[in-house]
Amino acid sequence: MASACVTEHQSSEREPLDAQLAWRAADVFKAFADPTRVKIIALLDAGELCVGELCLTLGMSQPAVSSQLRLLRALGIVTVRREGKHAYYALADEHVRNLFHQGLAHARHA
Amino acid sequence: MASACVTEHQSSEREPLDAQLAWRAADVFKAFADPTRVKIIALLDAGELCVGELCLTLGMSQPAVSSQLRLLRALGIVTVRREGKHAYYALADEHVRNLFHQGLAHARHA
DNA sequence: TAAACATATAAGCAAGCGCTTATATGAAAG
DNA sequence: CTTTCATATAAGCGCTTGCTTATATGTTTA
Repeated sequence: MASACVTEHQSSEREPLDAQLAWRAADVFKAFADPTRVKIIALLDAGELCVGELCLTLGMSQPAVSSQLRLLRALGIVTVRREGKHAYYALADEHVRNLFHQGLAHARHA
Repeated sequence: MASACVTEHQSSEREPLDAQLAWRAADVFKAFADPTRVKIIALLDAGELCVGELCLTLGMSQPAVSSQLRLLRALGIVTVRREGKHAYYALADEHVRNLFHQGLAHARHA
């Protein structure tokens, strides 16, 4: 495996991040790491919407939107509220909202 | 494409996020969306390191680390400082650092 | 009950990603 | 110049991902 630069440095001065934590952090960011999901989150940022409204606004098929919502739900980014035939999705909490805004701001400048 | 829920809602009350911005935002988050890159960023969060030190600490091959660094560099997450035979990598700015910390905090709690 | 509607899920496929092995570049030491 | 060392890049492969088409679930209306 690793073979470079071995001689010069004493053994690991820094500890790598706990593997499980690294996975969880990566999963959180992965939720925002797709343009479709970014658009969905941006729309929900203005308030809850049902699946059909998301499909119309995004111009995307219902299964495509539904499966992204399923993923966002599994990662705790959005919540569902079912009312009759409709399922209304919303951002889960302020933490999610802040993280999204911060990433979006970075994208705007760069 | 979209066919659901059409009758009930008037035409697009909300505008979808600009496509190019959505892509750029997704790319920013994509930089943090892999456990290896999360570990690299966490190590660089404590100060600059050269490639060999990263390989040793992570226990990963040099090409694997190098290509992740290449990606992070392309996305503006890290910077390089070359000194002799070594290449020292560091986080690009405070904005990046804050975004990372916020995502990590969310991962810790959840 | 049957029909219509909103949403969820399944199967399949093309594209992207992260690693590996092998090789190239480029600087320092001999 | 030649060798050695640190890093970069290339090619290839297995795995994941995001869409599509087709179907299932569940709720409302007739």
